Amino acid sequence: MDDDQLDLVFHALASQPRREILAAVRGAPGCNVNFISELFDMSRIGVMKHLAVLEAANLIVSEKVGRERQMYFNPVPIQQIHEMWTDEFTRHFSASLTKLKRIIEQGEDK
Amino acid sequence: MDDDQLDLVFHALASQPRREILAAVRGAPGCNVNFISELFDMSRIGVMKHLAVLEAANLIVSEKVGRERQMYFNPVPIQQIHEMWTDEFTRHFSASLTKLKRIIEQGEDK
DNA sequence: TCTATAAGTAACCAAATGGTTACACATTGA
DNA sequence: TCAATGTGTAACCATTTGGTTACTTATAGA
Repeated sequence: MDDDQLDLVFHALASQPRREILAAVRGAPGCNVNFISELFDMSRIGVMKHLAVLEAANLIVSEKVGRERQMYFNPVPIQQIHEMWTDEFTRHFSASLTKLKRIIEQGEDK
Repeated sequence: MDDDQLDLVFHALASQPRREILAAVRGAPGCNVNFISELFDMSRIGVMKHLAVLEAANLIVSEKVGRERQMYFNPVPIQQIHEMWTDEFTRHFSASLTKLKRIIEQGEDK
């Protein structure tokens, strides 16, 4: 996941309405734009703009079926960030262990 | 972590320069504003604005020591989101298991 | 004490964001 | 075929964002 994609994903998640829209899509796989917009106190176009942000971030994927746009939650970006952070915490923990060993060894040298 | 805080954290992370500034602070605990701003091709005030965003999101904490502002990385918000996502993946996995059990039981009923 | 250094504040400005309404186009189903 | 339904585009606008320069205040050290 490159930096541009990270920008898009974090930005998409940086708005409560958008997180709620994402949750709604996740809870109703294959739902359409109207279904989602009825859940929110916002114009349909407003909702569509949020959906566009989520889709640009690859957090949802959609498919035109006739006159409907069916939308699906895509778990991958969040999972990738989660793994990235998991790796980072692990690495940081290892670095702390290495530091601790060094301190202990210095203690034994004296 | 409430929704306002989530907004702040994700927004703070939604900019490559800001992620790089955060990494720089993390790599140099106790560093000052000038140290950070020398690392970037941006005015000091520009960097300060980014630092303010990171601090509002609680991703860094700082402390005025004389004329210096010493800054530290705060790992907590990212860890909290990481846990939140871990919980969610686990719950989702459990829900999938429950669903799978139900399908199997229906298969046995027939 | 005075100069250098570190940070803070204010103002400015272009671009981006996040909403709105109005209108248009495409598909569905009676 | 035509009305209903679903979506898309365009335009608008207020606010926010992300940078800049100019100036000020506070602290450190010679």
